[in-house]
Amino acid sequence: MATDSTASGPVTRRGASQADVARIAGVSGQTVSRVANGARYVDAATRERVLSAMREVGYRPNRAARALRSGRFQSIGVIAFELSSVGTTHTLDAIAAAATQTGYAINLLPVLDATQDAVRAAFDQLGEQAVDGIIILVETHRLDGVAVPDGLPVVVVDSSAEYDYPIVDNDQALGARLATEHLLDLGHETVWHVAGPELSYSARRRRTSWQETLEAHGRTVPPVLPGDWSTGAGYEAGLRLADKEEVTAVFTANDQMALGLLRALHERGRRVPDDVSVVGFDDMEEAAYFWPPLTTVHQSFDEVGRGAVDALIREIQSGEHEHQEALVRPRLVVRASTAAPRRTNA
Amino acid sequence: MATDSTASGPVTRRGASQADVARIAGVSGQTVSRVANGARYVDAATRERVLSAMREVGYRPNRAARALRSGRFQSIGVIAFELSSVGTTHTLDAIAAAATQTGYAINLLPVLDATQDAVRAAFDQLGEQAVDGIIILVETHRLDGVAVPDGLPVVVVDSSAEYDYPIVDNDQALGARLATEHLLDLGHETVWHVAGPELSYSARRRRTSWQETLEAHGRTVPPVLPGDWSTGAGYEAGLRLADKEEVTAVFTANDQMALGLLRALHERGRRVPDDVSVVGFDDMEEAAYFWPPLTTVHQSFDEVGRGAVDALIREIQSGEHEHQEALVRPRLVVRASTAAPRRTNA
DNA sequence: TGGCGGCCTGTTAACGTCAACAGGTACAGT
DNA sequence: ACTGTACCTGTTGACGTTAACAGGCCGCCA
Repeated sequence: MATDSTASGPVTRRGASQADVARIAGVSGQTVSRVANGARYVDAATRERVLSAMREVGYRPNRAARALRSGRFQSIGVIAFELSSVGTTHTLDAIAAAATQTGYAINLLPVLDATQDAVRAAFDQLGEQAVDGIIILVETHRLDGVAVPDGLPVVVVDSSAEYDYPIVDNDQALGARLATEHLLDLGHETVWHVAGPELSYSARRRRTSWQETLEAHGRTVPPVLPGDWSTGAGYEAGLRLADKEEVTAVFTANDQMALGLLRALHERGRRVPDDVSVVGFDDMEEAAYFWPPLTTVHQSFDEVGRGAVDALIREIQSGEHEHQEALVRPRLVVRASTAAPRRTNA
Repeated sequence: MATDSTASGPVTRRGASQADVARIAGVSGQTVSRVANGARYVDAATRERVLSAMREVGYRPNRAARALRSGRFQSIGVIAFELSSVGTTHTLDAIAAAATQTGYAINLLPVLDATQDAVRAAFDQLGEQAVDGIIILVETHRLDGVAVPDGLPVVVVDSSAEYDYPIVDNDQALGARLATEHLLDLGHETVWHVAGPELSYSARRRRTSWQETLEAHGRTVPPVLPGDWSTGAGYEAGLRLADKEEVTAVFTANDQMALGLLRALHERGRRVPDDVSVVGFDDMEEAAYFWPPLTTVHQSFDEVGRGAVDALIREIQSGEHEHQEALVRPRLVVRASTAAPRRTNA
């Protein structure tokens, strides 16, 4: 009687423990540990005996015990928001692959919604998580006023230089310049821009770079059309641009908005690229099959993901807090949505 | 000298331990534990003292120790392949949200490529992972001949009934029927189909259901066009269909192929929906902004993800091995890519 | 011969937590 | 006054692993 808890005691062990292996192989637990960790100074015959004992009972080291003893978890946490966005998805994929290959596990910590509280909640979780370091896949403007547990190595994937952490990202400025110059080189007078959200650093960098490129070439800078990455925003912007005869070239801050823009232009009977040229940003899989196939800036999310993991592991292993910025160079992919402007009034 | 290992001893403790809190609050560790776990029978004053000590040192229970002691990790593993595909991404997102809300952490176990070996490698990892259960987000046909560690609760997200695990998925058959009947109801003589990969159960179910629906209505079943989910495959199929005058309605096994198909039709000058109606499957964000906006089958990946987590946690907590199948009902979203056929020769 | 260094193995203790048990105290019911 | 019960707290030991240490053996060199 007086059993006031239903869950009692350690749950049935799933596998065999080090001690089981040791017993079968006739060695001490320490020797099993040495074999498991590839330490030097284990007799070849002994090692064989231990290995075969391991196979016999299907031994798997218990990660929890290992972590408890050694203080390292062989695991990295990824804080992410909006998993389903193009960039996040691809970067996460690359992070997961790189981490796995390096022997690290991935702990996914989703930020449930865009509020400060949700971000804070995710970070609070963190203290409790069994991770050796964190990769932040959240746009850093959402991090204002949120404290990362100190002592935990952190790498940020975003274009902000405001935080004192290593940063890995695509070179947004270069990408936007490539896009803009491509359109100018084709002979367009100027280039219109459908921007990403105000607060996003990536969006801001693309926009700033677009503007600077125009100015560097001595062109007029048309008013910016606001957007929020969504296809719908691109569509709205497209409706507004479709009526302006003078618009011959548009650079959208991502491919999804380009898709929406294309639809609006089709609807209004503006032909692409005959009447209007369009350049996107991201090079999502579908971009090559838009109508028409989209000229866009290819981002190597793969490289960014791998770079973030590398930087983080370096930090974990060295214990040093390095603040460097690694930018991956994007490249322009020219498809069928861009062409020289028609010489109607020249 | 003779220091052959750089990493020595437990790494600097990140936070305070139960013992630290106990010392400050002037109680035993056990009492701290009781407060941390909300056990009954703790004096209100004592609890306050402990709580304030916790706050003071920023105490966070050590997950590793807890797991070691209790045998549960409060963590679920997600085995996934091709994170960047529409379905996987959304389902993972929902899984992560649901798990987090239930207090479980997510361990992401990527399958690096499509080979048997890679799948096996991911599963081998598993024995070593600190998880209480697994959700398999990999199409089950890739699992042939791969053994899941026994004793570990598993839930599969796929439409196969071949495995003896609980299954949660969208009702593929219903979705395909809705799509096909919609086109027949509009007055089309029959419906062509661009299928997903041969081996995929989801693809097979959609295809079978499409065929059965046609037969149930006494229509001829045109030859299936092979596909592999990719936009490119849809484009190829589109090129082949564009020349056939008799093709007035096409159902593609996913939205991405529909996008490729649309492009091919545009290229060949076939108007949508005037000449050809198109229905997709998935309802990805962009579908509403295809040109024309795509009629498609909406899948509730959210519900599937949440369902999978619920089922898994039930299994973890009960210890029972239940084999039930939970199908989520999709619904047809009618947009502008479908219309009644032109009555050219009627 | 003694001593030294490389190799191999075992013993011990500790990481942080919590279940089980062993007391306590206080109060109600008999 | 005695028993029973609800409430509160502390002690002990164990989960599985590995760092640190201790000790043994062997061969080589002086």
